[in-house]
Amino acid sequence: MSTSKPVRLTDKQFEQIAKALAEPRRYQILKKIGSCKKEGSMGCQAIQEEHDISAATLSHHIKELETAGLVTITREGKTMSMSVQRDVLHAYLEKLSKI
Amino acid sequence: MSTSKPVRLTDKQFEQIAKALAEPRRYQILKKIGSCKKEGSMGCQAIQEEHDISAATLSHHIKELETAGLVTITREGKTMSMSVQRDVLHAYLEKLSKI
DNA sequence: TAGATAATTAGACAATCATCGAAATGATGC
DNA sequence: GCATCATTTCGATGATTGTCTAATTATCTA
Repeated sequence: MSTSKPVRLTDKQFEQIAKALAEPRRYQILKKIGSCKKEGSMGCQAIQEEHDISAATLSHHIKELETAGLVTITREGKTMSMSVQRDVLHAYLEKLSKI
Repeated sequence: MSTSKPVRLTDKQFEQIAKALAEPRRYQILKKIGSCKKEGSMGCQAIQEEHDISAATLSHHIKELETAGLVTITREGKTMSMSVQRDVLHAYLEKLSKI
């Protein structure tokens, strides 16, 4: 489970991650995704109901998290399931801790 | 030397730090400040010369880093010296790693 | 096939923000 | 006092971005 293979972040990805985390709502969404243990049970609705947000905005945020590599999305039929890429997050934290 | 007393970040400060780090130039500036071992030897000019940036913009970025609590500034006469608040940075990383 | 549900895309708008030049502040030295 | 140097503040501008509604795509089910 999550064999910690070394993740290399490009400068571009590093920046994308930082920007993704800088938006409070995106951070909350990421936390929500991360808190959901059962993979596959996490759709957009569950998030949308908690935050007062439109589906379009939510979709936009999720795409940013995906583009940054912080989450992966698997689409099955009508619903999608997301999971946090902790390898990527930790690579980001690792780089920041070097300061 | 930096007795690691526990740093508590408010939600507001957490957000300020995230935003401060999301700007590539600010990250570079922070790294530059952190790389300068000799306290007091680090003025704005040194940074301004490396980055192609106006004094006004640099001043703005530094203020954001200071507001976020990532750096402290001591002004002595004509020049200023800055140092990275690693306690704060690490508190931020710690919180992020909980995801 | 038609209707309902889930998510994305397109387009537009408002707010935020990085940036600069110019003026102001403050400290040093002549 | 006056000139110079370091930094900040002011005001403006252009770019980015978070947000929405409306329309679209895709999937499931009756």
